[in-house]
Amino acid sequence: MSDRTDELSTRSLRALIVLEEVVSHSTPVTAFTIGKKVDLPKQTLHRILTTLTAAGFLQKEIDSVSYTPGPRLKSLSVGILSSGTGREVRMAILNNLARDLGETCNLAIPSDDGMVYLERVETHWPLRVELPIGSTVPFHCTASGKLYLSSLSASKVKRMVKSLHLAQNTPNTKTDPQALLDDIKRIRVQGFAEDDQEFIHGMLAVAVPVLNTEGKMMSSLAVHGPSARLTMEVARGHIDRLRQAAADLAAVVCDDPDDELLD
Amino acid sequence: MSDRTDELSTRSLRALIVLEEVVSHSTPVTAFTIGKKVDLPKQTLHRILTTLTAAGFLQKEIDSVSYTPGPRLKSLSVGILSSGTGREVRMAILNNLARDLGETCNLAIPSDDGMVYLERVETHWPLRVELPIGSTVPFHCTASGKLYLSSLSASKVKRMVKSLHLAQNTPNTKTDPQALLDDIKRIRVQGFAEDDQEFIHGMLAVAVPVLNTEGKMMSSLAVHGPSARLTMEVARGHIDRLRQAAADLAAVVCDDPDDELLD
DNA sequence: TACTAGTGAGATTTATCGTCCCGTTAGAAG
DNA sequence: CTTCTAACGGGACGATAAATCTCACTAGTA
Repeated sequence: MSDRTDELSTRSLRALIVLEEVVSHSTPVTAFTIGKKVDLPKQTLHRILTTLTAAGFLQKEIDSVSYTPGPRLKSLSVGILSSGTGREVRMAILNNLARDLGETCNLAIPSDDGMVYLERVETHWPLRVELPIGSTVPFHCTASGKLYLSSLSASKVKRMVKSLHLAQNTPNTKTDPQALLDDIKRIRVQGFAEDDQEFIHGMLAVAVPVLNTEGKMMSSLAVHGPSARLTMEVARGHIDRLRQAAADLAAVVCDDPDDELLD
Repeated sequence: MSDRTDELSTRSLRALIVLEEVVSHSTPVTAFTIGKKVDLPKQTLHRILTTLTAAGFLQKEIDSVSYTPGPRLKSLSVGILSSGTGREVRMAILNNLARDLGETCNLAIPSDDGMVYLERVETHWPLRVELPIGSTVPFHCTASGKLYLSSLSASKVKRMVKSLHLAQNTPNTKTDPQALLDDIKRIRVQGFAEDDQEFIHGMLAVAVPVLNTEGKMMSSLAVHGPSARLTMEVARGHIDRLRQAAADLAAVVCDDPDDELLD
């Protein structure tokens, strides 16, 4: 294995190392913080940061001194996760799950305007909801969205709920901020989210988080179906199976693929 | 924006460009395929590929000629997608603000050359100004820029104004240093900045500061619109709402990521 | 045999490192 | 409260060393 210092002396890799360092913090980082970790001359580090920022791989934060992943890095990572060998494995897990549960399953990640579907496996039922990959659904009235909200800090979730437009999609939609907050609090405690016809009339869903090794939520895994054949009680019964699939997904994504051969 | 060839001449970015190219294909790619897209000498490309492979960012496929994302790149992308940086929260606040005010709102931070747009929410009006995220606008003739100038110390402001090139963008642009200084002084007193068609003829704006916990200005939050439907008087009426959103933004940015549970 | 993909060795270009300097900030003394 | 000093973070300039480009070669294949 190459040493860390070895890699730092390879020019082509420095930008990558810096990116890794930025990404490894889940909060915006300052140049100084990175400098404490990567042992590069500060000028070099600073130039790399500005270069990466100018190219759109990084983005200056609102305080104008710290950095976060930029749009280009995000699209890159989406490309990584949706390409290559990992995708088949993920799809296999999802397919397996959907076959077991007999309903549509999906994997969603947060974006600016709502949750966006990353993967999706349809059932063969004639009656199903058409929300293709790439669709964006609201935060406040979907299982995935509420699950994401529940992963935020208390102050953030409060501001978020205050700022969201709580459109009344169905009679069940929670348009009262306090009711939504209560729901989110419950979700945080129980570890999964429910959507009982809050987004689309006649459709209900449950969602569980996919957690990375540090326990942060990477994405949400959900199953949904029409109320005609799926009751909330049955859906809750799927939670364990969902959690298992979520753990599988987390393992697949986080693991080094070259860990050990087949037993 | 930097050109593609521009980026290729920047050494630090070449590895990133190559990675982007590799992941843009959803199947394993050979060196030759990449070479057709990125216009690098074969030797250079090959060295970059082997370096990236040795470092674990890429890995060779079974056929030993094509490449796929390696374990390190995967964990990087996981980190990016799971780092909920709170950008969603910021966007929600901005969206909410823009919806309330009915005009385009933006968040800008100072840089060396001017104010750079960090976030931006457009209205659905057909008539609007096109200034995408990442655009840089001058200090001396924009609400955000003048607001930033007003946050500096007196000596700095003087030096800054002296060294700025006060280009006359419109008839309203203040090109006299003393007039600009007077304006800045007024801004400092009243706590918000106005731009009455000083940057673009027919566009006016008001901006308020986003302050951190120490009271220092981190960024500026502004609303702008065409004079055809937005008068300065109406814009001034938006100040309170802007201040409220600015407070929300400040709170979101400054709060600790460590969760305290919902009360 | 000819053609394509990958490889090796020097001259050159380029980024980088060390040093210095400036602006800012924290602390203390007046 | 002001002002001084010291220390720190952050930016500019020449020597250096790395990476790159050109050219020519090898190997595999049709």
